[in-house]
Amino acid sequence: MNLTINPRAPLPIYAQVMEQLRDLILGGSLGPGETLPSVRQMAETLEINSLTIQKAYKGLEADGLITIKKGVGASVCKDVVAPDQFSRNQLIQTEMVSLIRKARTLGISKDNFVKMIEIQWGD
Amino acid sequence: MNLTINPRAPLPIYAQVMEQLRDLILGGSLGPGETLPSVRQMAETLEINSLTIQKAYKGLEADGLITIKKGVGASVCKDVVAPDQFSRNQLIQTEMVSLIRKARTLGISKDNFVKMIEIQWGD
DNA sequence: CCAACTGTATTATATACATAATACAGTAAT
DNA sequence: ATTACTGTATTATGTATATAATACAGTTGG
Repeated sequence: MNLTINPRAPLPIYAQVMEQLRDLILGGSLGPGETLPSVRQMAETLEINSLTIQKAYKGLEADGLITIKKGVGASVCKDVVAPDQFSRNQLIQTEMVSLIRKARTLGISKDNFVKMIEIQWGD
Repeated sequence: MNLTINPRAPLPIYAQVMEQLRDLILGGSLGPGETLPSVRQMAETLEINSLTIQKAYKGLEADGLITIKKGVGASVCKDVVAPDQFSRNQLIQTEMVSLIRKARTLGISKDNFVKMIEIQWGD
């Protein structure tokens, strides 16, 4: 699973969990029907409270990405479909615009910016 | 000045103000000695509480970017120096790495990603 | 059945953030 | 000095987040 949590980030922990699980599902790394770790197990792994995980799972359920059954656990909805390229692009557009705005404010050139991307992307 | 505040963003309002002012200063848009709007005036413009602005100003003062004088106001420190390209790049690297990680998780290709950058950058 | 796992509810505590209404303190121009 | 602007302090309220300790409820395999 390999989630990365930063308790001191501005984004609440439950939202960090939600975002990363959502991206894994929409990116296809977590396929339809795959089961998620139990709230207690996930909480122990990430060293956070189980209620925080539950809040994240509830949010994903409300978004229609996973189903939760008492006594059973949580799993990726069987009817989730991998979004097309356009929809995937939409999911990062807001953050990308924000980052570009910041770069321009700092006086970073487009060429320099793209070069940084190439390097950081690796491969 | 033209700051953009989103009260419902995960980043606290005072931190949003801090970040944008800092980028304007380090990017050279706010030069050494330039005065900032008073806390009350800035608060009215952005439609937020003046104590929130004060918290942002205090933070910038602690970072050595501005000086505050009671009865006078706040202004950009006269000894701030525009950072070189390397240091400016550092200021966006964390966010860039985070965005790239998200894009890869979503299955977005590097070429597609760079094309989005080119389009969003404009000009 | 029952033991061991699931999710869930309850109650309480602590912290960070933002707001409101006042009041106080320092500076500068008239 | 008075006026009008600065920053600052105080006290209070409300909301969101995260944690803790328990207890309850549903499912499944032995």
